[in-house]
Amino acid sequence: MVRLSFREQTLRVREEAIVASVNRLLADKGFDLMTVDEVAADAGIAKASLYRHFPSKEALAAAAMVRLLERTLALVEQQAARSDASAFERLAAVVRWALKLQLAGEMPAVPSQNSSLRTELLASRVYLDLLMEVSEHLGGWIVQAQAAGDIDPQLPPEVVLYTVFARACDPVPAYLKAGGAFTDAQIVDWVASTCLNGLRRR
Amino acid sequence: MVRLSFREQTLRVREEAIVASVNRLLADKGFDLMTVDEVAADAGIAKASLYRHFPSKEALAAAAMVRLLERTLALVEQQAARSDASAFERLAAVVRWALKLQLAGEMPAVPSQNSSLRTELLASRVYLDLLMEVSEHLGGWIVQAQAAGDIDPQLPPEVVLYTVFARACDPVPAYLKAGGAFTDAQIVDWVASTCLNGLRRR
DNA sequence: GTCTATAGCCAGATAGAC
DNA sequence: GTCTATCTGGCTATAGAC
Repeated sequence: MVRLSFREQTLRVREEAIVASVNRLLADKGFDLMTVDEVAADAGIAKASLYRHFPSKEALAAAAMVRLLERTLALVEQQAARSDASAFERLAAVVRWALKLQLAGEMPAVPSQNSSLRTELLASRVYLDLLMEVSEHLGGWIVQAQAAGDIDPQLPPEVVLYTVFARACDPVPAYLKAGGAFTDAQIVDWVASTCLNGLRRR
Repeated sequence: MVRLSFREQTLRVREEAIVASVNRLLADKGFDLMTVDEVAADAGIAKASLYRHFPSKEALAAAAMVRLLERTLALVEQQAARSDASAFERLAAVVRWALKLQLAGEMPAVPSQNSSLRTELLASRVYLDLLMEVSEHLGGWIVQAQAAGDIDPQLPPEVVLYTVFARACDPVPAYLKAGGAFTDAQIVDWVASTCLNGLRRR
């Protein structure tokens, strides 16, 4: 760990605060409806200053996505270190974590259709590396779970991987929460189990 | 069935063509990225003329959603008329139909986050009535399938209903199709079965 | 490095001729 | 009812003072 100068540390702190604001706003309104003015207001700095840190709105969103993947990777590595869990249980833990994050309003939502943002993400080395690393961990668990008979071996691992990823942006938890009839824990249980049971061998 | 004047008929035909364009563009780019200019160009009329038929961009999208629900209701009533199918099989048919529609690029995508569009939809009597009618049919089948032991009776019917609805906007089919490694039929089979098996009693 | 003020642009909506 | 041409507002991004 390299010792940073005071100047660099304050820069880091400020940028982390900005990205946290972006994350919150992305979770709340999504990329298209989030305005840079709002980000600046939420972060408590002027818009021009914001543009000194990040060159574009797309870069802001990309930074939030990188932050999300970093958090995801941290959880994945924590699960990988567990000696008492099966591959299927590790996958289940990741799904449940993502659902909790979403219910807590901390899951940034970026439309896969927006091409300028897509371009920015696909051009980001850090983003792609993190995505690859997370995918490889999950992919390994999927193959193991199939070998163990917990996941249907007939399903291509790709299908399982995308299905797991897709729970992160599933609209069902938000709708159930909006209904107000259930607790967050119930929602996580039901959505996670319907997702995971659908992958099991029959 | 009331006989329409020639004038009214041509109006209907034109508006139906407009809504078909909107449907295609919504499926392709989503609400935010769809521009009214594109709709006008695709429908082959000037933008000002478009605004004679529909008062706003939101109204255009709402019309497309009504059209979708009308198509859905037609399929649901067709399934309701089948005497050879269980409630679970009817539900499965609806899910598979929605997935096929999505893969065919005919499933309009509207963000649930966009508040102006949400307001327009919640203010549309026709939309709400259709949504209610479809939901009641599906809800009835869900309860029947639970009584028959095909769907886990522990799951609130609401959870099952939303889970079924959510498959219509699931990103997984599009990603699998983009990968290019699978046929549409395979994708429909896998996504539908992982969804429906997840609802089964264990 | 942060601010105020503004440029530039684009998309939704409208005016007015025909 | 349809068109061309235009208005309007809001958004991203930047200039320039301090």
